[in-house]
Amino acid sequence: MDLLDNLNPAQRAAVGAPPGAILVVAGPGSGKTRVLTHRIAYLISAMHVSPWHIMAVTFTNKAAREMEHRIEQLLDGRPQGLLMGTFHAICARILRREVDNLTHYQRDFVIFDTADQLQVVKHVLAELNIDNKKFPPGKMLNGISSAKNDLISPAEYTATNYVSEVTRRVYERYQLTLQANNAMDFDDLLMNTVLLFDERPDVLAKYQERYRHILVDEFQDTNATQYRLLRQLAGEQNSIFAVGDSDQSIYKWRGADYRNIQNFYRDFPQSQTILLEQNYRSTQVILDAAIEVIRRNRDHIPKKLFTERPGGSKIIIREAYNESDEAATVVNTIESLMLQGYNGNAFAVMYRTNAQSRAIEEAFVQAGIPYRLVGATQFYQRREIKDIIAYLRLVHNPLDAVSFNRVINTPMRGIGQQTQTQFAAWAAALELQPGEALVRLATDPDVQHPFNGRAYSALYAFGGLFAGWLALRDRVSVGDLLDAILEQTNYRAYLEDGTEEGEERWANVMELRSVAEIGGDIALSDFLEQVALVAETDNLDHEAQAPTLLTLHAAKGLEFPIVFITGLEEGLLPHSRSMDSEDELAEERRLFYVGLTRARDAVYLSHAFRRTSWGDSSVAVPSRFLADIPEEFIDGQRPSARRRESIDRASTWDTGRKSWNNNQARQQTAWGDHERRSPARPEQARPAESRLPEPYSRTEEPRADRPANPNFKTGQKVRHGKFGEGTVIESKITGSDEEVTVAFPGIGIKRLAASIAGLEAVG
DNA sequence: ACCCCTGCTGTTTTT
DNA sequence: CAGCAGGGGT
Repeated sequence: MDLLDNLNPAQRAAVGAPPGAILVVAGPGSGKTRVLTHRIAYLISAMHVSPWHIMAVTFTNKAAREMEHRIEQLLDGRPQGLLMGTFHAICARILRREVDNLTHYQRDFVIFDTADQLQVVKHVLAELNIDNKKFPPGKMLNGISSAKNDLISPAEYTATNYVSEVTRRVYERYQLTLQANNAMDFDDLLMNTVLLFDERPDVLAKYQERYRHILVDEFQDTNATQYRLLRQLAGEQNSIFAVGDSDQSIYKWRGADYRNIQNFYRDFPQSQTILLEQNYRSTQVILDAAIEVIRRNRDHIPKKLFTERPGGSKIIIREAYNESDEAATVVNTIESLMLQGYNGNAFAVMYRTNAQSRAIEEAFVQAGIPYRLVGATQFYQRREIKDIIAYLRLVHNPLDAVSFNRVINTPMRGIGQQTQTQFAAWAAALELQPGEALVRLATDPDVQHPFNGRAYSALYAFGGLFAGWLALRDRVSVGDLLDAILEQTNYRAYLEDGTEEGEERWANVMELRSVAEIGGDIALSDFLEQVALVAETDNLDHEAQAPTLLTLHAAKGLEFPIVFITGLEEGLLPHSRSMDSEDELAEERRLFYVGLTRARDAVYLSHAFRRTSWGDSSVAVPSRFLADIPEEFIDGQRPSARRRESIDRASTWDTGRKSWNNNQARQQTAWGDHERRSPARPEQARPAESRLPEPYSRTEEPRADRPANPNFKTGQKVRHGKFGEGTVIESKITGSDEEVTVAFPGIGIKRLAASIAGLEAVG
């Protein structure tokens, strides 16, 4: 077995290390996924550990799938019994199995997402008579979440001021409400697992016995609860293999604490540390620039990162006039690099906040280049999708009052606010959750109730439907259950109001249905769990030939030949909310570091002279992080030197360049073509950077004629070379091209430019 | 019971 | 410039 052959000495030391506590400090691009997968394969094939005894925790579901796939290749087959997934997914599975040992939960508990949590908090605030203006639900939720991340129960929560005293009360009630709903939020999945293990050493022993080898990816982003869980599972006997890099810790706001790396030394004194310092990804220039940035952080521990890719093109920094100019410049540059032969998927455009994606998207649409957007309006957050999931969840778990409230009068069936309030009071008097009470009303002829003719018949009718679905639940597939619900609620008629938006919404529902269908015989509980725990980055496939737009956070763990980081301005990166604390500032710098180190060949940094944030536009100051990059790694002038010039030019810029609809945007500058050009066709753009490495093979597709009317219609079935068959959700003419939004079952919603995507109609 | 209008608010990152 | 809560009108 030559599992150790293709590794460098440090990697080999990690992969072949004897069992025990091992901490791998892995710099960016140092092959940590390689080390993890080889370690698992090595355990199985060389050390004869049964896959059954291995648990591997990853940061995203996608990382888990990828690793599983690579291990399969290494071992020539799928290891049976290997547990791999995110902390959340693994905990959900454990809790599902141990549900009989949980004090406050019963089988079929559901997972509440952020929107559901907000509903609960609002409800609690109302119950407690707390002004939701003075105590915004979101803030309360943050307080609750950080308590849970630190494993602090409501009883242990100590209030130091009035706000935290209110938080404590809300937390207490919130937790009781979740339990009454038989629901857990994301944090509960972790916390309840830890609490279960604390209370039930026998249960913990079972898992310790089973999972003798624990591997953790992205260890620097574990929070206190997760770390505690790892320690519990590791116990005195088991092996723990943690891989992380404190310089890439960017989830402090979510409770992550990279000091867990120090805790690891403390709690596992026998541990062995292995440093992975060779970078296989970036050029020397990029790596050096990144090191210069990160070493400015006070608590940064210097590493000796090196690469065998000397030189490389310098980092290009450009100032744009405003965000649309910036976006157009990015897109222009991508366009000319594509003409040089780069594939679309070589590019990533990164930004600090999701809101920034909009200007960039518009520039892509304008240029007729398809792109992939990570995050933003998530499919599962759409109203209609949440409605349908609420129906399914309520049928799965009739105790779920949040879902109940969502569907009780959706579509409208004459159960108004008045009736709902009355109903809630009645259910409370019976000590039933609303779903239970409704079933009682519809099935128990002797039950006492206060409802009169009109309200009663509406409630009775809906209760009848609901009872029917409950009876159906265990007998039919998720898809069939969904169909029954859709049909009996007339949901389609409710959505289709004749507008395009209505059509789109129905198409989304059909897309959800196809997700259920693809799962085959998937159980309702598994379906709901899957839907609750998916992350947007999970669906990122590198096959699509399009640039990727994503936040710096979402970029973690990924790599691209060419990386654009936009909005390098004070207040954005570093973000304004982080500027008055050194800790948070350090995290912003790490975020920038993560972005830089995603790049293989080239980095483009940009900032705007003016930026429009909600409402009006104001002059932006270039980010302090730009000054961290030494002159020798930069192509062009540093922002401070160009400051004067840009102010001089502001008066020229300020005329007639604001509109997106005229063709101005496409005539604006690309990088490497620094001065403004007179109107020219984009094809004439000069190559952005002549020192770029060898381009990839050219795969330019001929563009179709610009359509005057859409060739595609909502609801139409189409086929795409990479994504397969899908349903058109929307199609519209934008500027020079037709923009088609298509739902591909199992892949997701893609927005495509018809001329480039090569869509064909099916059927 | 439902619709529409207004005026207010709050805007980081996500499993 | 959202998205939403609350109020007033139908």
